[in-house]
Amino acid sequence: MLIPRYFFCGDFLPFYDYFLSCPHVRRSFPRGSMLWQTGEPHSAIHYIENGSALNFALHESGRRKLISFHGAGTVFPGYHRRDFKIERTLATQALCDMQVLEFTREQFSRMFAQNTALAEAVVSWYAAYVNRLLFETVHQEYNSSLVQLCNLLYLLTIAREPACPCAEADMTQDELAELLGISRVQLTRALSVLRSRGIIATQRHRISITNQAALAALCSSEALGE
Amino acid sequence: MLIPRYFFCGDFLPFYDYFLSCPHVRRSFPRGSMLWQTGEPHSAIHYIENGSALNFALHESGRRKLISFHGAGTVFPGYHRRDFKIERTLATQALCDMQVLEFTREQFSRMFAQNTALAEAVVSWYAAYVNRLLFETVHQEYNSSLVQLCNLLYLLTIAREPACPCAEADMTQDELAELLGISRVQLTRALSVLRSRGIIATQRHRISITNQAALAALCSSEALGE
DNA sequence: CGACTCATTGACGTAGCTCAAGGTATGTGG
DNA sequence: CCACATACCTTGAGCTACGTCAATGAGTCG
Repeated sequence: MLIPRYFFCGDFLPFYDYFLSCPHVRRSFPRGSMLWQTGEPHSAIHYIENGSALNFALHESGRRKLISFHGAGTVFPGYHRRDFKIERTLATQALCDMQVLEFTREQFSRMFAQNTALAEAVVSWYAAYVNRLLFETVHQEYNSSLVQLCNLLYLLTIAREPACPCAEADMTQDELAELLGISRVQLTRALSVLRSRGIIATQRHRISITNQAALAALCSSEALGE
Repeated sequence: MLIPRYFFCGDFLPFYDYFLSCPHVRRSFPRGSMLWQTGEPHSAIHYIENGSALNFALHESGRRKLISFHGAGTVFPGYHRRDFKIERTLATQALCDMQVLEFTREQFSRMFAQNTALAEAVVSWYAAYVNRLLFETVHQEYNSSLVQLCNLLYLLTIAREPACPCAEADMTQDELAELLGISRVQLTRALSVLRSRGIIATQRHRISITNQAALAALCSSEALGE
């Protein structure tokens, strides 16, 4: 049974050759640059050849909410043909140098119509994305920040797909807090609880799990595989 | 520009005749019965001919989270072919007597492959569903319960698609609270603030908006159309 | 070495939760 | 048509998790 993913990669790997055979533009984005700017409607669709990107939203209060990571072999943003207001608050930023194949909506639409397997893959991708969002909306919302953190650490490290890079939690505590939607201070407090119990070790830019079983024991069931 | 929807209906109306021409089973569900039980993987896909259903999740803490409503002319749940653990916590219940066309995943898969316009509609539906979830995850989460309530009332009443039934907010305050993920008590307090400002009137099972402009003024920008 | 970013901890305020008591519609059986 | 039960709604009191503000420490880089 599938559990939520924060890091998407490889979903569209089987279509790489097909993508190359279709009209596209190859582009590269240096680390830190924006693939998709806040305020813009989404129009370009990218197949990521290598590198990875961060997708986040800006709330009018000024807070930043991290949503998902997208790495090699996947497509982002998901193909569709509508114009949602919320998408104007979204942005995608390269976490390292990236190489992508860029398609317009129209180009992607043609591929979608032509290649049924690709259409199925788009739907599968959406289902996984919905699942990640449902996890937060119907599940994490009711958990304490400590349990939220445990679930996140579990999903990002122990349960992560082996193909995905983004080892352990090699992000700043700011980023972890923005991913959970809690304050940096509250995150530090939860981390120090886990540290005092010998479950994790914290270094700068990195959290290592030292006791997987104890971490899993603190997670809520929806985060655990079985 | 599209704003979030809690009530889905009519998305698949153009495919009604097509659906009828494909293998299916016609079923009816009496009010209160379950189209999809908690604990079950989702397998049956329903095109709703008439009536409407409520989709919700049960958290292990015992709390119930309402997610969305699905009425005539739409398909629920969204077609896909994976098995997500979270879906075991979801359930769908008939809000009134319903008549549906039921498809298996395999049957829907064949239609999906055969009918490109249908595949596009599935993707459009997913995009709208993602948008509703993003609204909550990246937006409502940072609002106070009062603003959350204003946004919800606005989206359910003023901004609702004319085609959709589910007029004003004709639900119990329990249900509104479960939709927002706040406590019933907190909801009552927010309602009494709005009542004291002459923005709404509360009756049993129903909330009527008496001052639309004042309500809109309290909403955050993402909930408003323009 | 200074300047930065990142991490930690304490003090304090507050939004929203739980618990609890009561009030008011709606429905049902006698 | 009344008595009673059962939703549903309202309000108060107290608690707590988490947010903000602020000060300090600890790696990292030019």
